[in-house]
Amino acid sequence: MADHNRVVTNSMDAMLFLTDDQLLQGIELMYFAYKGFTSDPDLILQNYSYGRAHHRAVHFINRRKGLKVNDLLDILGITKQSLNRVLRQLINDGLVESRIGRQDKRERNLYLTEDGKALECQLSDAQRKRMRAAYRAAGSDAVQGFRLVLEKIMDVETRNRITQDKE
Amino acid sequence: MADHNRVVTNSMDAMLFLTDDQLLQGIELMYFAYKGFTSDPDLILQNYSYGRAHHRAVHFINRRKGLKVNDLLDILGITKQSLNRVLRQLINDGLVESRIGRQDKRERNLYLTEDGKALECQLSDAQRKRMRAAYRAAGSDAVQGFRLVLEKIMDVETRNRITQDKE
DNA sequence: TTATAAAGTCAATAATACTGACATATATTA
DNA sequence: TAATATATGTCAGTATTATTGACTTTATAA
Repeated sequence: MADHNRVVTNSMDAMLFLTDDQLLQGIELMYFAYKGFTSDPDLILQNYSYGRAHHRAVHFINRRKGLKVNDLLDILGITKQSLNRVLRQLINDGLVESRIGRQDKRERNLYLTEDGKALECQLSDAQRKRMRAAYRAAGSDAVQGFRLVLEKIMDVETRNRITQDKE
Repeated sequence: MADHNRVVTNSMDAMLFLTDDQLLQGIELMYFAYKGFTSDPDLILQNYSYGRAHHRAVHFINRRKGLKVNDLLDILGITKQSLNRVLRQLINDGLVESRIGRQDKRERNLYLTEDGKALECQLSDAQRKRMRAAYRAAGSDAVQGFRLVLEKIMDVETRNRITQDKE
């Protein structure tokens, strides 16, 4: 049974033309695409003396309104101290609001202010514009494949957390 | 004419279900997938006190054997001073060899040494393993779409440089 | 009441990038 | 040949993002 599976797997390799060289091409594609993917927001962030870390915080606070600090730490996979610097700036600059939890008063729920929403819009407009153009140029079948492969590249724990959140 | 194009564009949006929310989902997918994509090599690099910058240099020196320092700078899109720190380490540690150009003696052609090849193998084995598993799980149609969308996400100049290199 | 948990802070350090200034060797051009 | 341009390398200073470790405050739970 195990042997039979292995044979099937190997023949799938042949079907997919998974040569090492083609895998390396895919790896380079990921590298260059990610570079383009971040380039538009990066330019905008410079005007505010913010970096990519601020963008990520703003993005996820917008997407999961009222999320707790610990939730954000889990999503970003960084330390409390790293996030604190960024979050403190965003709160001091009036882009993020930190509200005391209603049930558990130790917790802080994070929200974007109007100014925060404005920055988020500006950043995600730029990024969505690129994605929309790419999707259009590639077509809907390609987009489906794109999303499927990206999901499989993620860590399983990450995938479970993300897909679970959507339900 | 301009108005007509706009109408066509909007109907394509509808066909592809390009709501802002779905575009944001794609953006998050890119973020989480890239994080997984880099995680395996990152773990290995820690054992050598190297970082992602070393990986990138080793990767491209392996893929474009004998490339010039300026070529590598163009590919990575960083400054000479940034690359120098990394390259100097790799050369001092005996992983990269810098040979004087045969035609133009100002140029340096970069090659991996045996030790450099060994590290490159270790790093790319880990990364290929993840990509291979993702490709298998998603299927060959999905892989085609994945590659197509990634190409469209890249900067046009980058795409031209990459595809031109393959011919 | 004691222990645990969530959040926030200070200090020191590391990796990766930047700008600016400058040096050396080699090619090219006037 | 002399002046200029190019490819590479280096030094110094700075910024962003991350780390580890130690500690505080406040609030919940045992």
